[in-house]
Amino acid sequence: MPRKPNYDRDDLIERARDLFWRSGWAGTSLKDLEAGLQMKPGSFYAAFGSKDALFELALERYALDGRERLRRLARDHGPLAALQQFPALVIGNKEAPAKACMLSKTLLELQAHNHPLAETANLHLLKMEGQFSELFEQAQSSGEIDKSYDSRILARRYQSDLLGLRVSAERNGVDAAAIAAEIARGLSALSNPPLA
Amino acid sequence: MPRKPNYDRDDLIERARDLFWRSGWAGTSLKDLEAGLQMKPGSFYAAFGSKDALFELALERYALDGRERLRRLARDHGPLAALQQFPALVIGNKEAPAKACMLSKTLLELQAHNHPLAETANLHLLKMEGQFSELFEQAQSSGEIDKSYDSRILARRYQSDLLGLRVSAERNGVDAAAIAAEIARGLSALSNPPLA
DNA sequence: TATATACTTGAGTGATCACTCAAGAAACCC
DNA sequence: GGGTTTCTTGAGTGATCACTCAAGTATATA
Repeated sequence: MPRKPNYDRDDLIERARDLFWRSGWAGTSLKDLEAGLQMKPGSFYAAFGSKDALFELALERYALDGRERLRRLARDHGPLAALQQFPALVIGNKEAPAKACMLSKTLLELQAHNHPLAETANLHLLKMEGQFSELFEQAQSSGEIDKSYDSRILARRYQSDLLGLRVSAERNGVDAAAIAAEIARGLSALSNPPLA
Repeated sequence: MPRKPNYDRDDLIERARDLFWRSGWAGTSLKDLEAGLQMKPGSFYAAFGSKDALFELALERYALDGRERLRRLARDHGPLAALQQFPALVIGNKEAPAKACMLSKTLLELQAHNHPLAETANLHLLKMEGQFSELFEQAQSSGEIDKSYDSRILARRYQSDLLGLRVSAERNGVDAAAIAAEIARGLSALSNPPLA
């Protein structure tokens, strides 16, 4: 009986993610979405309910993709190499609508207004941090990283540096690839126990 | 002949800086500014011309204050100690309207639209980076940091890590003070020449 | 005190915001 | 092909956006 929608929902979410990632929450108007998704307001609201609801789907999609990219990197090159290559990979992606992390952009934009999407972004960041921690732990098990480190502390610092790198990569005139290389080199030093 | 304005312009800019710093460019409406500065639209536009013009003044004020705080820290404790204490100082300021750097928030929000204020923020970040570089250089001259490092590279990395720290400090459930301490500890290792 | 010169007021501007909904079109089952 | 159901259309909603301006008010000099 029913009529099928003539769009691919996943594809729409992906396009919305790119728009939101690039321009942010307030910076992406419904006109932008209508143009980017080729949808009239009626269809849009029938499909997603609200701008915020779509933004949440976009965030989820963004976070999922990030974790999947890291997971594949670890599978193909091992945990330490994955952590070392991930920063350069992330800022080197030419197709990405922005260099900075969408989760951090969302957090910085919406945190002050206590917008629920800020906490959603924070939760996705937490998941990512957990994945980093797992990889650090695996690298310790395999002997690539000294066991006297706390993997959660390493992950916390790694994520912070990664967020900084991605902010820096958004700037003009900053050699972000060089910073990424330094982060990778720093991880190599973890094969030895801490100096202090 | 003329009538004096019944406000302190510097005080208004400071209050505007806090509003913009906290809520961002799009997130701060003219109603917010009217309420925060206790000005009617007419006075506001007579005094500042536009929202963007005031934002630029606020950015300038923000950057000036940051450089002044670092300068004082260096004067009182020396270049290396200043660089070590600065991260903790910045995220520990309870009165600040946000933990994250206003320059990076502006950059992330407006860069995608090629808004002139994004480039203004980038220029202020460059100045700050230059100040970091000078302090690293002074620390090398005084022997606190090994002379085989390039002060500009150290500054670039330091600023990137600092930006990351300040994004992390904006999050709930992240011990940013611990990250700041790690950054400070990392600088201590620079008294020795690089490992590789 | 008179007058000139700002500054202050606040209702009002058109534009854009996210969003709605009634009507028409398309795809499914029988 | 008829009937049902969903999707699509696009003009239109009130709210809010940054901003304007004519009128009123306060302060300076003469």
